[in-house]
Amino acid sequence: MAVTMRDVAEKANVSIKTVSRVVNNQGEISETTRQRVLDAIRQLGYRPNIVARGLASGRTASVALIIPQITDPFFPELVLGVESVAHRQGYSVFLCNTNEDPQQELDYIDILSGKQVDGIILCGSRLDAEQLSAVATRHHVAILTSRRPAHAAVVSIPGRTGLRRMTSHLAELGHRKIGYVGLYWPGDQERLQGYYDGLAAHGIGANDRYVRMLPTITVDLARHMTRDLLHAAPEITAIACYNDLAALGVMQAAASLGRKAPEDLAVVGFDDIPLASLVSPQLTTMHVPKYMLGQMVMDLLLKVIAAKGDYEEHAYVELRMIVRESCGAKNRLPVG
Amino acid sequence: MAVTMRDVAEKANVSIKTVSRVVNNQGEISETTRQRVLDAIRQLGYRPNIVARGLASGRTASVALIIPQITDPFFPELVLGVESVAHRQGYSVFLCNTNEDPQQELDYIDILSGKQVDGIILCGSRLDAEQLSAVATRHHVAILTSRRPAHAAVVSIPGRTGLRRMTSHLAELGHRKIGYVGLYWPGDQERLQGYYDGLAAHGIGANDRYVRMLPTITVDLARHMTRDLLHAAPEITAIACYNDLAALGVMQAAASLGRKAPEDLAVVGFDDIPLASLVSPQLTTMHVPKYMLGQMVMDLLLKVIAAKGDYEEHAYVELRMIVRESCGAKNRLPVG
DNA sequence: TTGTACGCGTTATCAT
DNA sequence: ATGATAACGCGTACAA
Repeated sequence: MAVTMRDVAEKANVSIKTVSRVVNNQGEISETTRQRVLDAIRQLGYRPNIVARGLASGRTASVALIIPQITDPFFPELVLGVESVAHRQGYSVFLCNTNEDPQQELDYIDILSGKQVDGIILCGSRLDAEQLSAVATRHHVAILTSRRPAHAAVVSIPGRTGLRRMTSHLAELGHRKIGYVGLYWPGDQERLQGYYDGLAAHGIGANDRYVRMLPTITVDLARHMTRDLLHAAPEITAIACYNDLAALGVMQAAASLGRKAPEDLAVVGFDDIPLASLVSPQLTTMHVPKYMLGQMVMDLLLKVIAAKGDYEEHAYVELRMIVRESCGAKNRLPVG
Repeated sequence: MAVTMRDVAEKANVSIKTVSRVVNNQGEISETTRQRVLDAIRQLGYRPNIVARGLASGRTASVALIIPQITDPFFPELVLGVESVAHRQGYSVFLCNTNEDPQQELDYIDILSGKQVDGIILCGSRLDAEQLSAVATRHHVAILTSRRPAHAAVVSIPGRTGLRRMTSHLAELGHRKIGYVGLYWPGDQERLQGYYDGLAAHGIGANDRYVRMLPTITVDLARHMTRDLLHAAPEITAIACYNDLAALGVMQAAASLGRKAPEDLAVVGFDDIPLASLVSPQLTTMHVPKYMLGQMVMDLLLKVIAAKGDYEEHAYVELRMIVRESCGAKNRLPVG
């Protein structure tokens, strides 16, 4: 089998405990025995067994990262951010895709707490605030969500502020008939509210006919719904979107109706996924620092772990508007 | 602390072993005691400690998935494929980004074998065939690579065949001056060879001036190099690419030089990443079933684990050409 | 069908 | 500064 501490101890003529001390740099040890142990370790090629350490110490140096879908272009960067700080701190990360299913989410929490992970990160959870709260009391958890679970460590994207700014941008370009293509998600209408805020800030009345809410956001669905929207209300000159994927669908719908963005329809997205700058016209959008977001939640989780679960905080990430082509600002078009 | 088998055993008035038997569905147990134990488990909310089980049994029900970069659009789907079969078989997966650094790769292998993972999946490894071979003898490993490590379980993408077919496609559309934008990767010129194969199959002589090899593939780099290429050899009418990201850069370069794809320059990619059908013109490319690929490597790893490392196989995934817009086939343009 | 006792590799509590 | 020994929670011979 693998070489253990006992083997090292025998080879170095010391006790197991001494080996343990050397491996973990703890306690005072004479330099000579220290070197002797180190030599034995090197010669035998000893590697500590983290599982055994986990059983004895209760710490596994592993965390779980639970996300809805790694194929959603929002998440890869975030995952990378989480992993970077995790790795730097000696943690490994279990990746768990819930497929946007709350039950799978719960299942994963169960399974991984059984594997004694030191902490769990929940991103874009489909659980409601109460469930999240409950999970947070039972486990060491950091959450990325727009909900407001009580007594938890959470970081949020200020979606309401963000969409107010994007909508205002459109209004300031002269648009008055501004539509919205969003996500219908019970218990979270942050971004929709931001859209309304933006309209109100410019004295534009809200019009339900200008709004389409999708059960889930895909480019195809956004395209279909937007075709419908533009048929029902062709007077719309601009559309704000829940995110970039929706914005892409909106632009495709416009193109299919012979309306060119941004001249015939201004479009703004949200998130600034990699695609946003690769499509034509390039998407004006709200940049969400996804990598940093990942770092933030992992940092948060570290605090929760250090405080043995007794840590609360609600942080917000900063947004930055990226004006590209799809909104028409670059051409300063007068809009009727 | 958490509730253990002992607690359950006491509550149910049985021995620990009996509880163990119930939990693992092994051995004959009278239905009455079985129910008694099950009740106790439910009442106490007992969850087996996988770490302890791992120490005792040597199996942790965890595997490591090592990839170069989750932000590379090729990988999210693959990761999902791996996770789907892993999860179905009761395994959790550690995600490890090596940042394309062979040293980090080796480090991760070390760390995770220390965590006693039952197996390791290596994708797009930056290690050479010999190193891979060495890793495979020391650990339970399944590899996705175009290299040919000895005595290992590997699945490959037939890149040479694939690029031959893409290049042939261009030749069959009438192109004779066909360029190639590829990746320079010591020890693997599969796709470049396929490009040459395609030319040869149509009696077209190879011309080094038509080839650009990038040290790493990014859209920006591909754009720059392609501008250079098209300046040096403006007579080129078509370009085959190592992958879709490169193809994107090629199309951008063409556009920036006033050459419209596909009319003024036919372009074909490889991989069929999600972007391929979202950009305009849509990319003609070789579809690589990434989700299935993930399932294949994980299946392979399961075999390796079951065989205790004594398992070799070299599987190939099937490719499918997707003709979209960027190659010009749809318009049947005569090319001079 | 069920139970006893030991081992897995490490940490942690005492001593010395 | 170093060592003996008991946990940690579960699997597994071997018994009964």
